[in-house]
Amino acid sequence: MSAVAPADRRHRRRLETIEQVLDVAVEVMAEQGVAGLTLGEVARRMGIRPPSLYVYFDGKHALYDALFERGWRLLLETVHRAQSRMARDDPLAEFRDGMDQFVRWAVDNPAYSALMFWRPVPGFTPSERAYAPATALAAEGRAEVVRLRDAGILRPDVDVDRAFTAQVTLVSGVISQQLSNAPHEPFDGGTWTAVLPELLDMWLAHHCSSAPSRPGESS
Amino acid sequence: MSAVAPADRRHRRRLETIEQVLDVAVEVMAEQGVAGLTLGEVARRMGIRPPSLYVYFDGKHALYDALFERGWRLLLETVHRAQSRMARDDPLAEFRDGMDQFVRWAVDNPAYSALMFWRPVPGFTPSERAYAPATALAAEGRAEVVRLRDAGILRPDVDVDRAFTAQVTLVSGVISQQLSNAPHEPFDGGTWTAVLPELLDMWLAHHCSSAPSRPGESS
DNA sequence: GTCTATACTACGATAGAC
DNA sequence: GTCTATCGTAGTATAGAC
Repeated sequence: MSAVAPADRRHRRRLETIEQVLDVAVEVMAEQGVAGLTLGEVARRMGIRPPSLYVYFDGKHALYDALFERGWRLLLETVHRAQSRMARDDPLAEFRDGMDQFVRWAVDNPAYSALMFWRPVPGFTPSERAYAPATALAAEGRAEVVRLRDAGILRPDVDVDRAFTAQVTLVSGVISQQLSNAPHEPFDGGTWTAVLPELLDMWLAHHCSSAPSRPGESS
Repeated sequence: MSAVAPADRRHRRRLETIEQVLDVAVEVMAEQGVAGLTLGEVARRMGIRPPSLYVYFDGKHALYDALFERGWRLLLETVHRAQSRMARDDPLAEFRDGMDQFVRWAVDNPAYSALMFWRPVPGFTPSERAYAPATALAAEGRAEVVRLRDAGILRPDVDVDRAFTAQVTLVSGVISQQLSNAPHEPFDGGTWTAVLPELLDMWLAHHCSSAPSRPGESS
C-alpha cells in the first residue's frame, strides 16, 4: 500500500513545498518591500537553510519569476470567479464589477502588485511563461470593451485599443496612488479607490453612444 | 585677494560637490534601478572612496532623502517655468499645459519618478523637509482646480478635493503605465502619454458646467 | 576633506557529505 | 532533499592617519 505511486507522492510533496516557499516569500516582500526579499530570510522562516531553496528554485530571479506569474494568475482567477458569480445579461454591471475586483485584489495584495505593476528589481525581467496570465487578462479586458461596443453601450465606431488603453490607465492610476500614498487603507473607504466609480463613469460617458447618463443625475 | 572670504569659497565648493554626488547618484539609479543605488558605485564614478561621501551625506538614507527632495523641486521648477511662459488669460490652456509638463518631466526622468511616485526602498521614508516641494506642488494643483471653477469652466458646485483626486489619479496612471510598460518610449509618441489629452478632456467634460465640448467634435 | 584600513554584516551561489 | 562548509562578493559605516 505504502509503495503505491511513491513518485507521485514525492511530486505532490514537492509542489506543496514550492507553494510554501512562495507564500513565505510574499510575506517577506510585504514586510521588507519587493527588493528586500532575500533567500536567507525565506529559509529562516521555513526552518531550513538557504542552499535547500535551490532544490526548488534555480536562484533568486527564478523565485521572482514564479511570484510574478503566481500574482497574475491569482488576479486572473479572482476576476474569473467574480464573473462566474454575475448574471450574464448585464455587460455594464459585469464591466464595473470586473474593474472593481481588479483594483480590490491589487490593493489587498500590495506585495504582489508592486512586483507586477512596477519593476523594482534591477536585474529581473519576467519570462514569457510568467507573462502569459498577464497577457491573457489584458486580452480579456480588451474583449470586454468590444462587448460593451457590440451591446450598444459604447459608440459603434469607438477605437477599441485606444479606449482600452485609457481604461487601463485609469485603473492603474487608482492602484498606484492608493498603494504609494496610503498603502494601509483598505479598498473600501480608500482615498483613491473611492474615485474609481467616478472615473469609470467618466470613461463610459466619454465613449458612450447616447448622451452621458450617470447614476445620481436626473435623466 | 586670495584670502577674501575663504569660508564662502569652501562653502560653495562643498555645495558643488554635493550637487555632483546627486548627479552621479541619479545616473546610477537610472542604470541600476532605484534600489540598485550603492555608495560604492557613486564613489567609484566620482573617483573617490566610499568613506569620503560621509562628509556630504550622513549615510545612504540621507542621500535618498536629498534625491527625493531634489526631484520634487526640479518638477516644481519645471511646472513654474512652463507657467511663466504662458499667457495669463487662459486658465484652461494653462491647466492642460501644466499637466503636460508634469507628465513630460516624469517620463523624461524615470529614475527620479520611481523614487518619488513609488516607494521602492525598504527602510526609507522621506523627511518633512524633502516632502515640502511635493506638498507645495499638490497645493498649487488644487488651486488650479479652484481657478477653473472660478473661471466658470467647471461647475460652481464642483467638489474640488474629489475632482483634484481624480485628476491626480489620471496623471499618475499615465506616468505609471508609461514608465513600467514602455520606459524607453519618449513622451512624444508614447503609448500611454498619447492618451493624456483625451483623459484630461474626459475629466474636464465630467466636471464641466456646460455641455461637454471636446476638440474635434462639432459644436 | 580625503585617504587607508577595517569592522561588521549580509548576500547569492556552489561543492560535497549524509 | 537537507545539511555544513565555504567561496566570493558587496555593502554600510567607523576610526584614525595625513
